[in-house]
Amino acid sequence: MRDPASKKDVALEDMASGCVGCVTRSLCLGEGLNQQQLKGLERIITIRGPYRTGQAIYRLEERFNSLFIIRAGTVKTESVSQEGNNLVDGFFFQGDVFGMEAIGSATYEHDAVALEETWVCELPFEQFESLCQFVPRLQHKIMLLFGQKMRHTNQSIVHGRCQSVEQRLMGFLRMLCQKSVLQDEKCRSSVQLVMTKGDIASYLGLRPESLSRALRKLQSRGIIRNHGKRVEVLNVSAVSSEVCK
Amino acid sequence: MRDPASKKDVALEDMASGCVGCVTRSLCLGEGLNQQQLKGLERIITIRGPYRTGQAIYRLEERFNSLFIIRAGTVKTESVSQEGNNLVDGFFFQGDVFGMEAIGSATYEHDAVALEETWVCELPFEQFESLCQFVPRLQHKIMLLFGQKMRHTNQSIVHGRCQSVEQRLMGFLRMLCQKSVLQDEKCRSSVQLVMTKGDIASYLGLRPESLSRALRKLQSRGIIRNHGKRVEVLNVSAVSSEVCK
DNA sequence: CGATCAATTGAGTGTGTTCAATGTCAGTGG
DNA sequence: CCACTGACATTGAACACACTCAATTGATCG
Repeated sequence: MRDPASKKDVALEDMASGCVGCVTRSLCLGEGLNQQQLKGLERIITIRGPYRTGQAIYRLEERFNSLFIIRAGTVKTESVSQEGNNLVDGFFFQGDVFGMEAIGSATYEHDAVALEETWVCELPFEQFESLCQFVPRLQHKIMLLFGQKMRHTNQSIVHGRCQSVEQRLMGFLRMLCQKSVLQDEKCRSSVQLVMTKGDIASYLGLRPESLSRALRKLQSRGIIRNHGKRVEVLNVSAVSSEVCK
Repeated sequence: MRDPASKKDVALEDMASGCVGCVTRSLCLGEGLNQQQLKGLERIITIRGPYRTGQAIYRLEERFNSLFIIRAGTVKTESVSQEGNNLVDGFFFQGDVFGMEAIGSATYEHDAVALEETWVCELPFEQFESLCQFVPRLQHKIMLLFGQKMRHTNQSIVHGRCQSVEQRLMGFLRMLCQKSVLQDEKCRSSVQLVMTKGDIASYLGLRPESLSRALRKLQSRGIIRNHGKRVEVLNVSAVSSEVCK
């Protein structure tokens, strides 16, 4: 968090620019739009930040008005289970859209919490819908995004249910590596965990203890190395392969 | 299947009519559209059926072109896990839209299989997108649908992971009852299972044996009665209550 | 430097799985 | 009509894996 070479030292001027000059655009809804269309998008978004670690972008039961897109940083969404435990539903990285679960609902369904210094674009949903009427490409993109999201959920959650803990964990590490690649434009064999192990465990449907043991198992099999907030992936092919075990 | 009073004896003329006179419309994307807008929708849909039990509406890896809406009947979607088992991802009832997971993908992600005599409306997606450009209400409705779907997935799958088998089962029965109410316009305390117990087990992330035992437990607690393909809900309030156990 | 929260480790328990056997039912053909 | 078949459903016993609870270590911060 205080590593001066870290990507987290975001240049403030980068965060101030609109969609047209946005460094994150290739990942975002604006990808593939022409100048004029980008201007339209730029008119309705508001850039918000910096959020500090632990700060909420929105909270459960707040009125739903906007989607959010991550410019820089990381966000988790979490809700409360029947038993009263916190339950992490998702992690969101640069370029990811969050808040979509609230569409059609009066209020947000989760808390959205920054996991590090984070900047987001607020996208008022009603205005966005109107804009989609005039920019077919934008309508198309949001639909693609919905489809993607459903596929991802299905892949990770539904299929995850009939996988072993280690398989699920490897799937998660795979996802983290991909996101790192997208952000850094280079392949990394080491992943910085901005979230706590407890959050990861919750996301994977596990107790923290079980996650800890699973990490140790993968380490003993020579696939990863686990030092605290950093996980080295030693055997990239094992983690990357779709069929594991 | 041959019960003469059954809802499954669908009147053929009902199935032949377009959107304007559709008996299912109140459940469908067309809900709330005016005559002219309905005509637009009607122009692009194709009514397909009857599909017999076990017949596929589409199959994994077939080219994705259309969404489907159920006019009458029931459909399951299933994919194949890494280990090669069939995995039921969803059940769809009258008025439900399926095929959405394939949006943005070249091919379908699942098999969609009829669980009884079934009629569907095929909705070519590209044409649908174009239509949405001219009918804001339709664009809005599909977005609502996406949001709903995500919320439902989150509720049932993510939260399901930290529930006991019995809780998940009760959640499933609750869902079935709601769907029955929608279809029959009356509250029923008895649900006909068109899917096999194996399908239900798969959907709930269980082995058939575990489902069987869970049903027996609920029965021994006086909450349901389990006779083969029919489940009587004796204690509706227990099944309906959000907080159980 | 304690204080606090996160992460790890160990021992014992419990829930769902696995495997194998049995029961039920609908459809088929002698 | 009844025996046979095959798919689905149920039951039991033994097991495995993740959970629970409790103690310890490690990291972070005022």
